[in-house]
Amino acid sequence: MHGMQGVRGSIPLSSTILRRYSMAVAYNFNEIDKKWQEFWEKEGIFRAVPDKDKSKYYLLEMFPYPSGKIHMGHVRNYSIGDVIARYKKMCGFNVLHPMGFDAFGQPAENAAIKNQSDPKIWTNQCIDWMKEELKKMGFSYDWQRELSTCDPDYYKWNQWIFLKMMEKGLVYKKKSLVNWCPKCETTLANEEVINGGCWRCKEIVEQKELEQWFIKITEYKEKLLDDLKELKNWPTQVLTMQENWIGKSQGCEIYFKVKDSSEIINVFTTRPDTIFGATYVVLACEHPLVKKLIKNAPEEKEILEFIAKVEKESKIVRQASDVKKEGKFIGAYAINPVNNEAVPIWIADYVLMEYGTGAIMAVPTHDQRDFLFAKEHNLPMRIVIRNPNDQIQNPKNMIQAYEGGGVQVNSGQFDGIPNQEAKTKIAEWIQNNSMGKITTHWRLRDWLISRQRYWGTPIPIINCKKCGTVPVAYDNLPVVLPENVKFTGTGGSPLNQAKDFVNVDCPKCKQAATRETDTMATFFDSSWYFLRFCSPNYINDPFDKEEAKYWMTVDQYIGGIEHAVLHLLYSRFFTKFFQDLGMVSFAEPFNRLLTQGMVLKEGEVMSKSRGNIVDPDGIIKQYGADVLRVFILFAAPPEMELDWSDKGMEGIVRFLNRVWRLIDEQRSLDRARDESVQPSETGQIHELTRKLHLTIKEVTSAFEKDYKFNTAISATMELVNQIYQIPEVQRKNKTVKDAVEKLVLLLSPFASHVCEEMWQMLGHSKSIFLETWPEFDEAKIKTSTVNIAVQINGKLRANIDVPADASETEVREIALSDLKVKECIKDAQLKKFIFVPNKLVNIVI
RNA sequence: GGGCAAGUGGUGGAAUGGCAUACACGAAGGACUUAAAAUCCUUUGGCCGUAAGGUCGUGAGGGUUCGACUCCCUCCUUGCCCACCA
Repeated sequence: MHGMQGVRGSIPLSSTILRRYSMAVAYNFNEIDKKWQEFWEKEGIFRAVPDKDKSKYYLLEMFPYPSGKIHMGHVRNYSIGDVIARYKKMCGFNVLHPMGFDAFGQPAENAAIKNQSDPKIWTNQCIDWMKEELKKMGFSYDWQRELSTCDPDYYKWNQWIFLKMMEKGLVYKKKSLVNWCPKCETTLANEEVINGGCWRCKEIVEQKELEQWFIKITEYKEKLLDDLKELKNWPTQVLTMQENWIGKSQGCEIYFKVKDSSEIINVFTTRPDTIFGATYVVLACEHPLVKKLIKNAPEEKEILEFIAKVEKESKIVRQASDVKKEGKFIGAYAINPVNNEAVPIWIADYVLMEYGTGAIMAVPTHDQRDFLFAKEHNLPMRIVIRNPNDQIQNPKNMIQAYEGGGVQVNSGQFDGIPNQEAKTKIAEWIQNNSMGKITTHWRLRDWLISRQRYWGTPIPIINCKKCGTVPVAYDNLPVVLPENVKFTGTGGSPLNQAKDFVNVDCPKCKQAATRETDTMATFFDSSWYFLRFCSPNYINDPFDKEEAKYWMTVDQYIGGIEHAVLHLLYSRFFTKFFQDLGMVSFAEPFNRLLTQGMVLKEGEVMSKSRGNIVDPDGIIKQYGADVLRVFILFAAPPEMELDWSDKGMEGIVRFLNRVWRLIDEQRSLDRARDESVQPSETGQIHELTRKLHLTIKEVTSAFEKDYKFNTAISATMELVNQIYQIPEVQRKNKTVKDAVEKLVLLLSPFASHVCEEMWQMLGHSKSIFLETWPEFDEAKIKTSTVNIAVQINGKLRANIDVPADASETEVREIALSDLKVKECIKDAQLKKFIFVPNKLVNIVI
C-alpha cells in the first residue's frame, strides 16, 4: 500500500552522516535499543490474545508494499501508531497491533524483467530487509500475526471472496480500454505512460479494448454514501472526498430528436435551468449513434480518422487541462425539445462515453468547457441566466462562461425566476411533457479489477468454449501462481506462456479449456486484510468470525491521505459485503481514522527521482531509534505535511540527553537519599507539582483528543526545563524524584527503549509498559491568582493579577484602578466592558 | 479540468474567536576549558527610540465582531489525489 517514497536501489547517504560535527547521544543507544527489542520479543509483551475480561483496542497502520527499504513516510505512519498502541496498553487495554505486507504488485514484476529473477524471491527478500528495519525502530507489533498477501494461504481467500461475489451477482465481464504499448505488447499503468509514450520504449501508447473483470461496487453506492454519516471520527476532508467520489447528483435526461431521422439523442445534465441556452450537442466519439449519423456524409472519412485518433489517446491526455479541445461537426442537426430549435451535432474528445449518457447539450454561456469549445469553433451562444454583477447582453462580449446564479432570461415562460428555483421547475416541466426525465446520477463507476500481470492473485475462472466462464470449485482453491515463468516484458501477461497453468479441463464438461490469466488488482488484497489479522492462520474461512467479533472494528486506523478515496472506499465496500454474507455484524470497518501528511524535504516530496531521500536506517545508526521516533512526532502535527530537517534532530538528542542526566542524577541521589531529612518544600518545588500535573494533562489529552504529539512533546520539554531550574540541593526532594518518574512514564510511548532503561535505573524491575499511565489532579493545577490582560479598544494596554474565578465586578474594579489603564482612559467615556473570566477584559471607550 | 488541503519570525512550528510567535532549530554574545566538544547563562519579528515606550505585523484585498492567524466573501501561491503505483 505504501510505496510512493522510493524503492531499494541507489539511496544516497543522509547528509547527516557526512557532517563532521554532530551531537553525540549520551547513552549507548545501540546496546539499549537491542536489549529492549529482544526483551519485548522474548517476554511477548506485545502479543495479542483475546481476553473477554479486558477491553480490546485494535490499532492498525496501513501495511507497506515491501520495497525493501522503509522510508520516512513509513517511519512517520508507524511511529504515530506505535505511541498510541503503547499508550493504550498502559491504560489497561488489550491491544492488537499487527503488521504485514501488501506483497503483490508491479515493482516485483518489473524487477523480475530487469534481473530475470523470480518475483517471489525478490519480494520475500524485500520483506526480510524491511522487517529488519521495522524491528530496529522498535515498533510494538505482534509479529506472530504477520501476513503477506502473496502467500497462497492469504490469496486463496481473495479467490474465495471473488467467487462469493460472483454468486451474489456482483462480478461481470465487460470490454474496457487499457493503455497499450504496441511495441512491448503490454498493458501499461497510467504512471507508466509518460507524455503519451511508453516509459520503457517511448512508443506512442494506444488505447486497446479488452474483456475485463468488474466488481459491481455501484450496487452498494447508496449504503456507501449514507453510512458516511456514521463515521463521526473520520476527518471531514476524507468524508467530503468520498462523498464527491460517489458523486450523487440530481439531474435530468433530455431527449433531442435528430432532425430528419427517427433517432433520439439522450443527453444528461445537472443544469436543466440552462436548457434554453443549449446551442449545440456534443457526442463522445465512442457514442453508438455517431457511426449511424455520419454514414454517407461527405465528411465521413475525415470524421472516422478523427475518431481513430481520439480513441488512441489515453484517458489522461483527453482529460488534461492544457490540451486544446478538439472536435468535428458531423453534418447532422438535433432538435432542442424546449424551443424546437435545430442545433448542430458535434463530436469532441472532451466528452467521455463513461460519464452520464455519453452526450451533452452544450451551453457555452454558462459552462466554461463549452465556452472554450464554442469560441474555438465559432458556435452560437445565448445568455439564459443574468449575472447580477454585470450588464452584458451580448454573449460575444463575454470573456468567460458565467457559472453562477441569477434570474432566467430568454427562457420562455421561466423568465424572471431565480435559476435555483428554475432548476426544479424546468426539470419537472420537461418530465411532465415527456421531453425527458428527472434522474439521479452517480459518479461512482464499477471497479475494474483485471490486470494483465503475473504478480497478483489469479482470478479463479476457467474459460470453456462450450460452458463459457466456469468458476473454479471452492475445494480446488487456491489457484496457485505457476513458477518458472519467463519475464520478458513483452507479449502480454507472462501467465499466457505457462502452458501447464493455462491448459486445464473444464470442471463442468471435462473438455479441454483454458484458465483465466488475468490477475486481481492489489487493492483487492488490501480491502480485507484488517479482518485476516484477527485470525491470520485460520483455515476454514477468510477469518474466524468469533475472533473478528472480539477484535473488530479497528479502533484506530492510520495511513496516508493519498488513500482517502480508493483503499478506504473498497475496504468499506468489502465490509458491507461480509455483513450481507452474515460474517460480520457491523457495516463499517474503521471507527477512527487518522490520515498523516507527507514527509517533505525543502518543500518537495522525498522521492528517488528527486534524489532527496533521507534513509531512516542511517539516522538509526547515528542516533538510535528513539531520537528518530521523537523527532518525527515533534516536527509537525500528524496530519500536516512534515518538512524534514537534519538539524532539528539535534534538539531531540539534546533533550533526551538532558532527561538521561536527570535520571542518572536521581539514581546517585537514591543511594544517598535520607528519607527523614527531606529539604523543605520551596515555592519552586510547589510550582513543579503544578507543572507536572499540567504536563500529564496535556500529554494525556494529546492521546485522547487530537493526537498533537508535537505539543505533547514540547510540554515534556518544558517540564524538564523547569526541573533544571531547581537548584541541585533541592533536587534531593522526593517531589522531584516523583516528577522525574512520571516524566519517564509520559515519555515512554515516544522514546520507548531509553525509557525502559531509565525505568530500570530508577529501581523498577517490571517493564514500563506493564505500568499504569499517570493521572493528573485538577486541584493541583489550580492557582489562587491569575494574570489577565486588559485591552482598551481591543489593544493590549496592561496586565493585572486577579483572584482566580473572580467576578466581573471585582475584576472591573481592579482593572479600572490600574494606573496604566487610568492613564489610557483619561476622561474618555466608558462605552462597554467585555469580561472573559480568567482570560482578559476589554474596555471600550 | 475536477476534488481535497496548506500559507504565521532566518527555519520547523505554537495559539481554532480573547495577551501572535509556546517548544525546538539556527544565529550572536558570554561562562567553563590549554583548546575543542559537551554543558550552562543572556539576546534574538520589523521599524522609530539611549531608554521608558510607541508603532506595524500571521500570502493579498474586502467583510462580520468590543476583539480575527482563527469565521465569511474574492483572489494569489504551493502541495496531494483523480480509477492499471501502492
